[in-house]
Amino acid sequence: MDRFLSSATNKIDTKGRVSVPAHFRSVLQKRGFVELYALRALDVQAMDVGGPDLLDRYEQRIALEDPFLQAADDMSFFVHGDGSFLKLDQDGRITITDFIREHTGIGAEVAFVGRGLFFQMWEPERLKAHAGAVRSRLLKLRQQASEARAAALPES
Amino acid sequence: MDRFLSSATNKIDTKGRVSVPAHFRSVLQKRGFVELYALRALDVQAMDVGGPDLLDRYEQRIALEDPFLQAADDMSFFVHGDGSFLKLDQDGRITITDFIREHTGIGAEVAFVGRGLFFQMWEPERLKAHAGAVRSRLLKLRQQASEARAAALPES
DNA sequence: TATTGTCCCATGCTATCCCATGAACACGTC
DNA sequence: GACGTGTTCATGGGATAGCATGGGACAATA
Repeated sequence: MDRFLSSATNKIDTKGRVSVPAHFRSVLQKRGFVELYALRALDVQAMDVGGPDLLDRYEQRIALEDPFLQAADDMSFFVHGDGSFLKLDQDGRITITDFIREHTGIGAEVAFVGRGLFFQMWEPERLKAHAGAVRSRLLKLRQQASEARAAALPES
Repeated sequence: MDRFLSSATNKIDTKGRVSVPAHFRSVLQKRGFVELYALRALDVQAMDVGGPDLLDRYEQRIALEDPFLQAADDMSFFVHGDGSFLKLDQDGRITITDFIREHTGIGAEVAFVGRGLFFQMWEPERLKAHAGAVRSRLLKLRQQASEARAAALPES
């Protein structure tokens, strides 16, 4: 399978290195990514990590904004300014830079989360909080959908 | 028969492995699945397990959303971050990872429940509690229906 | 000279392969 | 009907390969 799936939490060692989960590495290889880009996620405290296509995706997003408005400029500044390359060493580890720590709050451990075409790196506790919020939003969505269907029916 | 039907509880061995019920395995084989896709269910503490087609269905659903809105992001976070592939070993067993234990509370045994096109894995006690809740909900529904019918009739 | 980043190797844990055991069950023969 | 035989299946365990992690050595940098 060639999608980033599942999640795992790995430790950062004394030198600031952390192993990228083996499954993610095999996806990277399968997709032919040599260079890894780490970008700040726009609305959460996490890093989005992926290949060159991730940059394209971000640029598409930014292009949606009116180029005369400040938002587009801010986004570009935010994303490109604090983006970075990550190099995998021979053992499949990356070094967590201060850039990454600042934006994510990552300290001793990194939580990796598959997102299909890319993956994310989180501070584990923040990930847990975010996951809870996502679940409650999705549950609400589901309830709204079933209520809408019930209302559409002539009668219960 | 190519549907997941009935339920069974199997033991997890000292290495964290558990046999997938033979009947389920034959369904999987009939459908040509080598890998399993397991998702931490949204509203219950169980894993929904099916073939990779389950993931495909979710991804098609996500594709309907505007990729830059929160809904799409939430859905992807859930489907990819809370999903994982499981491999059947040669003896038809899977290993219960912490990823699964965390969400389900599974400890020493796994209760498998057929759900037609997919099946679920539960912690046995929780399954029992859930089954009880489902039954009483259904009973209430039925009572309400018959009361409504009685009220609609002119009366005896 | 200190520091930082690679490379390389060691270690222990975990997942996987392969084989063994024993229980439940079906089938056929006496 | 009773008994043996074979099959299927859940379960256990030894051996091994893969993986996360720790640390030494060395080069590049400042």
